[in-house]
Amino acid sequence: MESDDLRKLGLKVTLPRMKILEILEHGGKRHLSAEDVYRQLLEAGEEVGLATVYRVLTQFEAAGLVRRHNFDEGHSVFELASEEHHDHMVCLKTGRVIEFCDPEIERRQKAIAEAHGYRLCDHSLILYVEPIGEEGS
Amino acid sequence: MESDDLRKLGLKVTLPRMKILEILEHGGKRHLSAEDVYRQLLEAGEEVGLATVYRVLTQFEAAGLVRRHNFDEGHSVFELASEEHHDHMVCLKTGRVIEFCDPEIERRQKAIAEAHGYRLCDHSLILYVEPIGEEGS
DNA sequence: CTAATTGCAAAAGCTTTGCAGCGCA
DNA sequence: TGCGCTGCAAAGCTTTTGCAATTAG
Repeated sequence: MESDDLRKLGLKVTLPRMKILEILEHGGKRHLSAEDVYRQLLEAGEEVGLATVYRVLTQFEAAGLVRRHNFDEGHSVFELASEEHHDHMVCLKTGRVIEFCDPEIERRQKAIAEAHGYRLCDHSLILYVEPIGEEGS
Repeated sequence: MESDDLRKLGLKVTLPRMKILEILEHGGKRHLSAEDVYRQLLEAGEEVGLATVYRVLTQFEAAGLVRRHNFDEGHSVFELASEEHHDHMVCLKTGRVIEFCDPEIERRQKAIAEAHGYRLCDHSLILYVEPIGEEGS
């Protein structure tokens, strides 16, 4: 039951939070902008303000329930934080997002940070790709 | 002479463009926000509008003279496009930016894109790090 | 001379915030 | 009941755009 998820985070179980969590889980896409979530709420007939969507998503992010990404689109996209870490591949033609994880890359990243005297806290890796066969500009 | 760089790009050699190019080359930091560039222009006593800074940087980017990055800071940073490709490591404590390039990671990225039926057009890899010894929150 | 470029101010996104009222615990 | 949460509207930021004046070639 999702309401437990919220309680465990110290957040009151409110209708907006439940609905937003639902949309993140079963909203059709794994990667949603705040607008996307807001639109789905409206379509579902829910009276939730866009400001609340941002506030809730930000709280979820702070709680580790959600990850925020900045693909080069001018706005953030949010996804439910899954158990396993992964990176993203974005198709420049279709906008399709593919997730992947490469242990070798992960290992190298850690090694590189340490080689420079730092500890790796987080990272962002996004591949911008095109279907094979099409030529760029 | 830098004015040749501009001419080669098909851009008129104007004072704002020359000054901005100069700042990108000798501005103290390799990675500058539009505001950073604008502030340096003001400090140098130049009468250049912020809108012009954005327009010029965007033109330079389109021309391949400059690269735009989106570190998680809420604004873009620009750097002169150097010959060799490289990625970035950002220190969360100090904001320091370190450049690096790892052939193994580059190779894996290309292979991953192709394994999914795509051609790698571009990528963004940013490591967020902390000096060793300090604990995160 | 003429098209490109610039400055200013206004507008356009996306996101955050102030505040009064509502609702969960 | 009380504090947290929400909605609305307004404000904040970065970035873009319209337009008349200016300038490079």
